[in-house]
Amino acid sequence: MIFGWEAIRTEVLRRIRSREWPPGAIIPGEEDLALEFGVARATVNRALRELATAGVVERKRRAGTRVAALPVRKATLDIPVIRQEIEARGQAASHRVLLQELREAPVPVASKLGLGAGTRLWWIETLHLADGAPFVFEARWLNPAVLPAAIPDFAVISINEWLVANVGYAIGDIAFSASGASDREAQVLGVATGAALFITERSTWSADAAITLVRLAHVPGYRMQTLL
Amino acid sequence: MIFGWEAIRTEVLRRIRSREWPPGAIIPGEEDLALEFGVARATVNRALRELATAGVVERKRRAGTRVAALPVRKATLDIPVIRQEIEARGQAASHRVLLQELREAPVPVASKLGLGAGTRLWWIETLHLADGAPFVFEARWLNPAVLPAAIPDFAVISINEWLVANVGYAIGDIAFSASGASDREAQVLGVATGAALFITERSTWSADAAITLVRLAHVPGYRMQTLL
DNA sequence: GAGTGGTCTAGACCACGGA
DNA sequence: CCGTGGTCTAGACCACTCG
Repeated sequence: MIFGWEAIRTEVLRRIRSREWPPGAIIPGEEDLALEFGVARATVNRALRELATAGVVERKRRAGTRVAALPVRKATLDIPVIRQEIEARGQAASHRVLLQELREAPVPVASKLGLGAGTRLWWIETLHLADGAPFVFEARWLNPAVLPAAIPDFAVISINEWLVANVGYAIGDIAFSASGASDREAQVLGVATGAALFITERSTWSADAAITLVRLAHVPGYRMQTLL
Repeated sequence: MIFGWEAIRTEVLRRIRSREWPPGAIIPGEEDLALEFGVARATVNRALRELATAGVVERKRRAGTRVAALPVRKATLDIPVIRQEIEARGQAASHRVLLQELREAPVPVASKLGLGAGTRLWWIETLHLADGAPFVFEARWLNPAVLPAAIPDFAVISINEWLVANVGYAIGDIAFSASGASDREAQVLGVATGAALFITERSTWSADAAITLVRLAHVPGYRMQTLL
């Protein structure tokens, strides 16, 4: 007898890994497995649903559940607030606002945020430090239209944390890439121009309007890691 | 009346985004919400569990469910087989095996794979092409001990797809970083030495032994993207 | 049309951990 | 201690899609 949906997930995974159920094969239906394992169908369903979310099996009504032939593995990355990320390394987090001014948004930025050309946005450059050493250079466009009346002194509270608390949750997208350090990035991070930097770009939206567009340039050697 | 766990998830998200339930606040218990929405508690549970998985709320027994104050957003990345990734762009996928030989594993590789120093492993370099242009340079260590008797001609079937079909599913980890192109990478990808490359590194394990360690160097401009 | 997974319900017991 | 979420059950209906 097998107890619990996690045990069932593990057992199914074992049969897949042992090639008892090879890639592309159809596995028994929920009813059959429930009978075999001595549990309710809902419990089997929970286990198989988790495996489908992880990309290990594919499920279709009427067609049944099959082991993925060419698995599109799903890796889940944690995207923490920078301060938490630094503190999780056991280092002291701090940040310095290098520049904060209203600027006309360049055409690519305006179009990406769905704003008219020439809209004036906040442009804010922040350097985040770990134990006093440069860690991430943050360059951000921020839409004043979505902000509450007064914005605070970002030297005290980081933009990101203030946004979370005052503008609310939002949808958006995130992209990762590699890019050679610009002169500005090189100067701020203390590396050579052209050095390979890991870049994170996020755009964030509230229900109706664009909130912010941010580019994080990580210091060389930065890795983003997760289990499969 | 609200129907279905997805509708409930959406409604809860709306209340969070509208700051009706601000960051850090405790939201009503499952019993209360089930009553309000006119559904069974299990349905509310399903909705809140999904939001917890996404990092939007934090749930603890006895303490209840609260809106995450500093949200660790979870981004789910699809890690497809390279051929699928290329074909998904509407391009023609092909690959060339540049080098395949048995080599003594260097110490860092052997230790990372948990093998004795001096173990002989396959070293395989493959260039993946999209519409005939370099797309990814794959450099891989492969443990002969875990392979079935004969290995095929990797010029015909890609290593990855063959591994999936013949060695089985496995666990492992994956890491993303940025790195300047080595001379070899630059030559193969047709870029300048030192150009910023997006690097994916995976290690893969079966139940008992290390299978493979692979480094993918993506052509400049490569982006990995997902919704939040 | 019929078989499969997707979801919902009403009830129950349990484990965790804050008060 | 005891309220909350975590899970399980037995049964039901539905939606999708393949044959």
